[in-house]
Amino acid sequence: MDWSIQDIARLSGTTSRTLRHYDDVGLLEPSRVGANGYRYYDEDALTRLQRILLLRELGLGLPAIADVLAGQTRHADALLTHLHWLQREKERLDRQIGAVESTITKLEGGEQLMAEDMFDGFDHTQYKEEVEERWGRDAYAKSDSWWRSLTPQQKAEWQEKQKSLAADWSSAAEAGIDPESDEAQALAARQFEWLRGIPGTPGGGAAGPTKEYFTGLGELYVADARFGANYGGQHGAEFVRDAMAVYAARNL
Amino acid sequence: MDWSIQDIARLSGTTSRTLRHYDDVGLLEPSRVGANGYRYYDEDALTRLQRILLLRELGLGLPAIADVLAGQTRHADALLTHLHWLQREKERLDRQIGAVESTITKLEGGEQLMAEDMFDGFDHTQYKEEVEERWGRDAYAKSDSWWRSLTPQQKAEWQEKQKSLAADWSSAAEAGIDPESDEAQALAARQFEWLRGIPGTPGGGAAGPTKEYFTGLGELYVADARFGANYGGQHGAEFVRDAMAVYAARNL
DNA sequence: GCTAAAGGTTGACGCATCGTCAATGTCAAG
DNA sequence: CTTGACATTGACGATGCGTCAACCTTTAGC
Repeated sequence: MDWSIQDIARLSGTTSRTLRHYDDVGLLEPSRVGANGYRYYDEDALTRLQRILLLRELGLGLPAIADVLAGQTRHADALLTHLHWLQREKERLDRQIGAVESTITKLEGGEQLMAEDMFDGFDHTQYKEEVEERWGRDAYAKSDSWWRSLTPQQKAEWQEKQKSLAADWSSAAEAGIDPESDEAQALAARQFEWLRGIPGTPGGGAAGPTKEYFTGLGELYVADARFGANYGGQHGAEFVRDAMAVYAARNL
Repeated sequence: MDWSIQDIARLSGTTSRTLRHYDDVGLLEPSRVGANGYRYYDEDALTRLQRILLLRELGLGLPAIADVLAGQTRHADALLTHLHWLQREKERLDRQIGAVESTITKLEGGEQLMAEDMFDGFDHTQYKEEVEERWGRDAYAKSDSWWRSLTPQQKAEWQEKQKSLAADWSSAAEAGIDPESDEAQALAARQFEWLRGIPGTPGGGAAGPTKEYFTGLGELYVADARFGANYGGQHGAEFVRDAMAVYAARNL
């Protein structure tokens, strides 16, 4: 019992081109080749293909996969080597991301960057036209895809956090406390954690916002009334900015 | 005043091959070409080259760099686009790292992985021969490079943390407290934080150890007397393992 | 003026993994 | 016999140079 190249491609979720490539490089040969040159694959070949695709999804290169399947390398060894490689790549990316971020903030004071990203956090769709006009459709689409990937519950939680944070900022500002006080700094810490929730931005991910991003964001609250309004107007925004700057200087 | 291709290569820290490539793709043309075909560069060209190399270090592709230098794209726009690209790449890497880690732990119970990495944390050089024999020179070299990159102060801090942690574990184990108790869990949390300090391992970096890694590590303490000894012997190691397992189940 | 050492030039292959035509043969159904 | 659907073997493309190879020029020393 065997199948044509298309059958196998569909069964395994890959393409016939890929199968021919694997044949070319000797990674997976058809179990039988017709007199007409047609490739036919049996169940063993399908099994082998599935192992190949599994390893490939983990990011292994075809030669490495070939070694593993040939029994020349143990699974764990190959994966371990690969893991370290991935980790070094990630570190490299982290460094590059940091460098790009700081270059951008140096270049533009960070305002544009933050404006774009911060549209995520507030009423997301409200500024659709403006975002598209100012940053291009692509920028809006990217921001949008994150927001829409959230469940309704997650969206509600996100907005709830933002609201309560904004409210606490406002009352702190009205109370006239010192931006350097523990109270204000605790709010800044919450602001920081809140920002970590946005993935795919210089303010998101496990590491949290960068120093430049965080301070620049505070500036934005003052510069743009729409953001500032969330924190109690001009005065509130200035208070938030100062507290954030202190927080950044001390902790980032 | 102009310089030969080698002069410029040395001044800018790149190679003549690269310069000829940039000429080929039209990214940087020499200011003058001799009748013999030799390329000569003036100061303007050098400046342009330096801008190119700057952008390239940030990871931009040559076409993108060309756009920026031609004034067709604003610096910030190009970098912003690039930043998002980097971030998506990083997320992809994160997912792959997670997948590879869990595959390894499934494959080998995670013991080998952890054994390798944990040599970092204890007396690092003590097991050099064993590590090399068991994991190859490469593995040892990688572990070693991290450890040696630390300042003496950092090394001392690291070991101090490990010692105090081990001591606290030992006394907690002797006191016979419950692995689920707050005290034990606080120790597990410290253990977790401590592991975050090793970069380039599944237990290092901002995200901290994975669930599988963390629980598997506990198992290792029991399985390998050399590690267990740090935590008060057999009984202590079992206590640590249990507390870590509870911590992992609850928080990871 | 000769010679060897440096340094320059233009190709062209290699790398990783297929996607994507292009030109063409084969098979099953009507 | 015709018409699709499916198959085959090339071969280019993409990323950014490293690395020969084969072959001139310039420079410095004798």
